Amino acid sequence: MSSDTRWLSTEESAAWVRLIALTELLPNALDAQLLRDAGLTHFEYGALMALAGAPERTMRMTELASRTNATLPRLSHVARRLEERGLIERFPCPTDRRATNATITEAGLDLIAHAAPGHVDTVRTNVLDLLTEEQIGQLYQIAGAVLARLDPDERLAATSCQFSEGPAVARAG
Amino acid sequence: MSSDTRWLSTEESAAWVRLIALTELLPNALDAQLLRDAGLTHFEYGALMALAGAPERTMRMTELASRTNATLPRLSHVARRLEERGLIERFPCPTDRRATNATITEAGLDLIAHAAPGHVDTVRTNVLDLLTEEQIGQLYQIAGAVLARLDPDERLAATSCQFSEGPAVARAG
DNA sequence: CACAATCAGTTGTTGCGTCAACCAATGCGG
DNA sequence: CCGCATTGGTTGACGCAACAACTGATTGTG
Repeated sequence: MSSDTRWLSTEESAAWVRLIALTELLPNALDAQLLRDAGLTHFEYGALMALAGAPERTMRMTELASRTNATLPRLSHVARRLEERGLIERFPCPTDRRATNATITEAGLDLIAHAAPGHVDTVRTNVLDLLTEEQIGQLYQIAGAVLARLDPDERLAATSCQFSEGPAVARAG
Repeated sequence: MSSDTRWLSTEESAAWVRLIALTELLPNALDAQLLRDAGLTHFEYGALMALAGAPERTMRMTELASRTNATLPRLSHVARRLEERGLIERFPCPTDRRATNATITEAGLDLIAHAAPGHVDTVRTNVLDLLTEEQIGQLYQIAGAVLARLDPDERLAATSCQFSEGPAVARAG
């Protein structure tokens, strides 16, 4: 029963409360927009984007799960739903018959190409355009410090959803 | 099909990817620790803390829902479970017979008093202690700017979970 | 005072994520 | 070449959140 807990200072508490509020509200806002405009959850969108940016537009289930911070069962369920909608296809990996490869279909590419502008707009109006250039850099540093502990292997740091050059779609057709 | 979408710059994309990773991983980490050590989700913990800090340790369901960013149905389900565990009690409001008041019980106070140190420790080791004092201030500002849009009424800004002076528990019994 | 509209809260249904169990394939030690 | 642990992936069951529908109380309006 060590009573040596370091309680939070006023400043710490205030920042923490806001961070928690952010983590509650932001995912909701992203899901709401994507679901309304494209029928996709933010997670599904991220998975499709990851596939779209992969070589051959194909990725092993395990790697995709790692990149999207999903458990394998979760990804399996999601992949089944996406496959039923014709947005991805799954087929056994030729070199390792345990493994499964997932590929985004043309319909999937079309969908995210159609969804990307609205999503980027949501990202801008809800977050990025509300911050100064300096604050965006600070956010990068702060989130990086925290992720060094929460995600030491930088699994999520890699692809996730790249917007820099557009949806990475359109070409490669 | 307006092609005037402003795609994200390299810096914006990097910061965004990290923010998303944070919103994915942090709630999970908080839930995991609280669930393991106290059998509470982070949401349940927040709700109990809100009640503990309220006058008379009592709050209207609607207000509690607003403070915790819950829909009323969600809070109703959670409250039923917490009541079954003896952590809160519900009784009709005497002045408005539509309304229901929720009160945290002694058992509930004991539980959060027991859970608070571990939770605060998690908050410190996973976030606050990884940041400089300056960065904590920056985080406060950044989150504030975003919340001004996501939570314009500052519903969550208020109580949520106060740690500044300890769990606000312990006495008033 | 009657009646409509609104508010507070609960309940049932659906969908998604987690966990545990399971099957198939690989690789490794003998 | 035969066990046997490990890896890759799927499936089913359970828990929680969102949504819709519903009850009961209150307010507003004529």
